[in-house]
Amino acid sequence: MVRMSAEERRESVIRAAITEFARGGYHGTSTEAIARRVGVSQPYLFRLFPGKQAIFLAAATRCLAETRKALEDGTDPGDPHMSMAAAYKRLIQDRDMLLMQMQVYVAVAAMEDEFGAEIRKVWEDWWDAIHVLLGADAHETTFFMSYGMLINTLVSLGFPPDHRVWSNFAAP
Amino acid sequence: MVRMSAEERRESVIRAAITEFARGGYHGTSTEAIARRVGVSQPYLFRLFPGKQAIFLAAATRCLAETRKALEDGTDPGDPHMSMAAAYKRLIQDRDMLLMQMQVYVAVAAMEDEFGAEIRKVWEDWWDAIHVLLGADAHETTFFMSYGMLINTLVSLGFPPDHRVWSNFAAP
DNA sequence: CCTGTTAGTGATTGGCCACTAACTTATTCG
DNA sequence: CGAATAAGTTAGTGGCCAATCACTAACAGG
Repeated sequence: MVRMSAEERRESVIRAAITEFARGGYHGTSTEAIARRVGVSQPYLFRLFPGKQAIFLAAATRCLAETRKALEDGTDPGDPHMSMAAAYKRLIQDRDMLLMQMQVYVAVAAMEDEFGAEIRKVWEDWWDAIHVLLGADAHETTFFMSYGMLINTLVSLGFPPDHRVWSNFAAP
Repeated sequence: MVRMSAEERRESVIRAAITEFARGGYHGTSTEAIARRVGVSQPYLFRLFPGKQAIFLAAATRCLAETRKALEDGTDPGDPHMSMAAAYKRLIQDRDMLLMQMQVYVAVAAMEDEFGAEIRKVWEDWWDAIHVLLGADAHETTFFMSYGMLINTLVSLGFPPDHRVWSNFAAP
C-alpha cells in the first residue's frame, strides 16, 4: 500500500476518471471502476470528492484544460494554422482524452445546471484562446474548431485512418 | 387502453426511445422511462425487442436515417451548398434528434462491436450521399460535415443562439 | 360460441451501485 | 515516546433497473 497525500490522490483519481468516463460515460462508469484503477478502495473516493458528479466535473474540466494547453503550447506564432493542426493531430493519439471530450458534451446536454455553465465557460475561454492564436479571424476559428469536432466524431465512430472519410486530413 | 399491432408499437417505442436516449444516453435511460413515454408496461418492451441494446440500436439507426433523409430531401440541386445548410438548420430545431446523434457517437466508442460496425456503415452511406449531392468534391463534403459536427457540439453545450461562438453561422 | 393467437400486465428477482458509518493503520511533531 | 491527525479500509444499506415468469384481455376465423 502506497500512501499519498490527499492532493496527490485526487490527482490520480482525476487521471483514472478521465480514462474510465471516456469509455463508459457518466452513467456507464461505476465509482468502483475508478477506484480499482487508482488502486484504492471505492469508499475512499468519497473522502476525496463529495460525490460522483464532482469527480466527473473535475475530470471534465481537466480534460478541456489539458487539451487547450496542448494546443497553445504546440502552436508556433509563425505559422499558427499549420502548427495548431499538427498539435491537434498529436493530441488525438490519446484516444481517452478525445472520447472524454465527447462525453463532456453529451453530459452537459443531460445535466443542464451549474455543471453546464461551468463547462461552457471553460470551453468559451478555449475558443477565445484559439481565436487569438489564429489571428482573431472568426472565420479561421470556426473553421479550425469545426475540423476538430469532425475529427472527434470520426475517432469516436472508430473509422480506421485509411478510410475515405479521413481523406481531407491526410498527412502531406 | 389502445391496442396496436406489434409493428405499430415498435414504431412508437423507437420514437420514445430517441427522446429518452437523447437526454440520458444509453446507461442513463431506464427501460421504465421509455415504456412510460410509450404508455405501455415496461416488461412489454422485451416482447417487442430482445433487449435494451436492440432498442438503442433501432433508435440510433432511425435517427441517422431520418437526419440523412431530411438533408437529401431539403437539398436543391441548383444550389446544393446553401440549401443543404438551410436544411440542417431546420433539422436541428429538433433538439432530441441532434442530441441522439451525439449519444450514438459516444455509444459506438463504448460498445465497439457489431453495433459499431452497423452504425459506421449507416454513417458512411450518409457521408457518400452528401458527397454526391455536393458535386463529389471531397473538400466540400468534409467542410459541410465539419460544420455540422461543430453545430452539434455547440447545441449540446447549450450556447444561446446569440453567443459569439455562433457568429459564423448567423443567418444572412 | 369456442378455440387459437396476439397484445398486454403485475409481481418478482438478482445484481449492481452510490454513498455512509465505524474502524484501522501510518505519519508527523511537540 | 505518545497523541493528534491524516490516509485508508471493511462492512453494510437502500434504491434502482434489466430481464423473466406466469398470467389476463382482446380479437379473428371457423
